[in-house]
Amino acid sequence: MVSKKRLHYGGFDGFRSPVVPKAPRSIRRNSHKKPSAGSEICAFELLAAVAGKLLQESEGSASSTSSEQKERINIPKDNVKQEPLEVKLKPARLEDLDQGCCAESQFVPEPSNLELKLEPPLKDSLHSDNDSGLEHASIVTTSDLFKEIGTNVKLEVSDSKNIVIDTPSKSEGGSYSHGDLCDVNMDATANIPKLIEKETEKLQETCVELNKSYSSVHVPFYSDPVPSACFQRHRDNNVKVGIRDDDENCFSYNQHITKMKAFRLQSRGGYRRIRKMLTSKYWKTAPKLKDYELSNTTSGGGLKSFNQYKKYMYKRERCQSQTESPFKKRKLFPEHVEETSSESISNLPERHLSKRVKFSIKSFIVPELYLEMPETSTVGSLKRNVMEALTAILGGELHLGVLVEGKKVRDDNRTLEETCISLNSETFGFMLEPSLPEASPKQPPPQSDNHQPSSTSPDSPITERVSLSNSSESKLEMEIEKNKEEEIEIVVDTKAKAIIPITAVTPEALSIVPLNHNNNNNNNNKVISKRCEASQSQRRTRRPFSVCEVEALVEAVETLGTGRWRDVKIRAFDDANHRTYVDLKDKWKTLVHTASISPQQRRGEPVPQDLLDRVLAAHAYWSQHQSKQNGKHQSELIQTLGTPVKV
DNA sequence: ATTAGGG
DNA sequence: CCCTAAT
Repeated sequence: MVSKKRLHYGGFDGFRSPVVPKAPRSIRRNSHKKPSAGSEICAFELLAAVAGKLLQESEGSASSTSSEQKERINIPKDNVKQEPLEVKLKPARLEDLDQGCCAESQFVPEPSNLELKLEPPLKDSLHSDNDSGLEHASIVTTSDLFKEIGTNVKLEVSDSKNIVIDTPSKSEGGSYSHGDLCDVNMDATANIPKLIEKETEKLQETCVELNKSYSSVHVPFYSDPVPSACFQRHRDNNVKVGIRDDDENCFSYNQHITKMKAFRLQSRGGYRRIRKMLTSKYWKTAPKLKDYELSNTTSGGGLKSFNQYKKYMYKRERCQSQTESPFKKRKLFPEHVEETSSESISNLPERHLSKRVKFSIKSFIVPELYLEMPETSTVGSLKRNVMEALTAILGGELHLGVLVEGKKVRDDNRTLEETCISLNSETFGFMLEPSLPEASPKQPPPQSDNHQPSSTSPDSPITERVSLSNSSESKLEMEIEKNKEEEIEIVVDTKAKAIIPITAVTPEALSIVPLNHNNNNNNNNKVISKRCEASQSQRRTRRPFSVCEVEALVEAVETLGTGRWRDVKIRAFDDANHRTYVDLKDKWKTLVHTASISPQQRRGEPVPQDLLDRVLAAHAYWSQHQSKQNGKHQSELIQTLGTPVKV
């Protein structure tokens, strides 16, 4: 059976994209949607300004004799020498996490477990004064930054395992709300972008709230015996704040707030995979902050309002979700599925129910922070710098990643259901990212982070490393809790002629190709059931091509040739976001192979022989005619292949 | 970002 | 499907 569509060879009806000769990519590229870029710098300028402001204010209050002076640091400031003191804050090596299961442990944390705690300042009582030591040091830093928003922040150092930042809750001073920082309610079929958008908004609000009123951020410290072998020596006594880059095992000195390793937001499982993510070069895409001396900031830009920043973040997030497809947004919301469905689907089961998944995120982990400062720096300055780093991070270029089984879910188009973010999903979590989510974490280089046991910084004898550590338990202190409870809603669509079970039909499935004959959409359930397994690995969920898709592909290739997969994609799969041009190319390859083998050897859903014949014909034709060239081929091809159009 | 191929 | 070299 041959579709009437074959009448349209060379025609342009039915397709959004005309057949155009292949043009240089540089030209074609401009004709298509392009993600707007280049806004990262802005955010970091803002961060820099904020951090600078914070520091400035802190310095001011520290050196002044103001009555509200709360710093009780015994270390004379005059004594500050040039020796940099490296302070490394890190929850735990992923190796350790891995090794937690397998006994072999080459990493032995230093006993110097410390806790930096930021908490609401006690209004009346003074804190302990033995600030000179790191143990049980309790220092209150009050920066105008926080005063502006009505919050004093205390940073407390003790010998516990964690660094905790507490700020007074809105009304009840002193305590913080720890249960529902980020509550969102999502439909099970909602897409990842939607989830991310929601979570990000919540998170950003939370970040703002940190400086405003309530929230708590636990920053697990961790002791790292790794000598700074590749840590460059530096002379100035400026405090360096940065984030370790495990890829290079080096600290970026020129970028005080360079890279945020990762915010670990994860439940118990999947450490190995997390590690994979954390160590990937993905992090190298973190925005740079150059030539910005946090410790010498004059704060030219001043302090922009957090609301402004929040707005910016929203905007930014929105932009990202729109870089894909203008239609995507619509498909994100199950409530709107019927819009699409009425267009393309009319013969589907009659139920429209969706499970809803509730999320409750308690808090997030800041996996590691790197600080470097002179040995003689005051504890107060340490606190300030930690605060700076945290402020910068929390207010920074944050993006939310969704983790399932420790693996980042890359395909934003997948529904929660497909991703196994559903009822019993314990292994699902979030992670904060410093950079664009688009930057796909590829194969992470082997963790070259061999914890060199001793010989601390051979090239920098004057540098002493101070390690702050946390226990393995507390690493996960800020895990995400997803409400077990779920509610199941049944949404019945009465408008659409066809009522669609959106739990079974993915947005992608709705948007694929003309869905005329061959009701071969009944494999959706099977597909979905498999998606969960696949989502646990980075590998994309396998989605076999339906016959409809195959036909669309064949038709497109017949007209466009085999060297223009991007055009094929645009022409026939523009709305199928899960089909990349690489996928189409691969599928064609398999089709050609399938067509050349005996039917007995074929597997999967059988492709109609006529389609396979067309595949062979088109393949032969285009391999002979070197595809490319231009569009004059279609008619030629039709003649070559004959015109098996049936009326 | 695309293309082309190997795995 | 993934990964990558080459454009």
